[in-house]
Amino acid sequence: MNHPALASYAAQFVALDKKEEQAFLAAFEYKRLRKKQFLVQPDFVNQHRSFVLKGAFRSYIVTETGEEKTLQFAIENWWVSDFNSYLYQQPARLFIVALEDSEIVQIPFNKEQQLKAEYHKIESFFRIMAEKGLAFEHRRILTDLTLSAEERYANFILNYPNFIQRVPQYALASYLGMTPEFLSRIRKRQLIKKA
Amino acid sequence: MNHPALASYAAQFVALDKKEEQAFLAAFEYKRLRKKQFLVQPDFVNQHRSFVLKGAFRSYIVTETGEEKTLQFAIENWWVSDFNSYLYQQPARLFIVALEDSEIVQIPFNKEQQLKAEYHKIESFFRIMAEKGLAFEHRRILTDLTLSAEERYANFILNYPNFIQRVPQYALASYLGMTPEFLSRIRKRQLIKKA
DNA sequence: CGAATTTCTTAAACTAGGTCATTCTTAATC
DNA sequence: GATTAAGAATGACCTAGTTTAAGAAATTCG
Repeated sequence: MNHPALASYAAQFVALDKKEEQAFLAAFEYKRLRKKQFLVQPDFVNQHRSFVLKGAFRSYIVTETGEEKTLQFAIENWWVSDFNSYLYQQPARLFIVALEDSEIVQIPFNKEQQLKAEYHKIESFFRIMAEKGLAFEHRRILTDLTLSAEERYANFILNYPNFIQRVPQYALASYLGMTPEFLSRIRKRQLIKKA
Repeated sequence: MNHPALASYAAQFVALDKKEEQAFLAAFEYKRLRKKQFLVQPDFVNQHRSFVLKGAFRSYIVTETGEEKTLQFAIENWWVSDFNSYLYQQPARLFIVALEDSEIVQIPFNKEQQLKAEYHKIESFFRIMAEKGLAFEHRRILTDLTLSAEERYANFILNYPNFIQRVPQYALASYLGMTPEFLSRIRKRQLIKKA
């Protein structure tokens, strides 16, 4: 029940007093996952919001034709969930899988509702999380609408250099909306440029 | 200072008492815009969050090559803003234009911050808005990653039939991530199918 | 109303990116 | 540490969607 990483993460956004912080941290459960283990699977309701202490995750959907399309990556200090499943407490459509041996803390849906209702500042915290998430996704939609495949890759490297080494290339390709083969071609082009 | 549409909209999500509702509604300023007038323009900070009482809006970015890419449409009971500009109070990158003669109510950034700090339930309201928005954009990213141009169009018609008559086709095309020419071809195909 | 402007349609030529099949490389696993 | 499996690279061919250009409809506005 002591998660300094989460506490200092939250402190960036809201100033909780001792009691509030206590209540907040106590709501989270610690969990380990080994590489390739699933945190969320389709048809099950995503009942927790998870904060990554250590490791990396990928959320993706499997299409009717069997292709995997990546929605999100998460490493230390990021949140992961199938947000539509969590928010509406409906069956998930996504898989969320550990890309490395990982450690998370997760808050159950009901506990989160209680805390938000009881503590104004915890309500603020989750409001801020949602707003930042929304702004982030708006930027993503903008770049997807605006940039070519090659530009989207360059943009990703620029903004998330520390993700590159940790996510498989086929997963990154589908996050960026292209095939792994095409991403491989792009990378080759860029190597040639640099040489 | 009496906006029944906004009041009943908010009541769907939070139960404000008389005082809270008073404070909330009083924070909004009424504004009319004629068709083709701009609500937001690049380089100016988007200083209000706007709720549409009547009419329709489109937010879009203009790329370096001069193409317009549509991020969002908004009709009655929707919110519009350049959310990155509003949230971070940075210069906007988007245009937001009235597609029809319109009426909105808008809350200034600072007023919103005050209200959220003062009233727990108003904080909740904006948290709920952000969460719904985030879930919405996740669904959008999923469909964009997953569906073909034709399927995205069919999906849009299915989910937002009332938008179709009110937004220009070239704007819808760019919202759906395709050229107006291609959208026109898709529509022809679908007419043939029906016949 | 009628001219002017904007939007929509059509069609031919083109290209960014996808598909398929094969080889090479790296990383699990016993 | 050898074996197997999974990921990445490569190349030939293909197609969904773009580009360019021109005409037809629909709106706007004097």
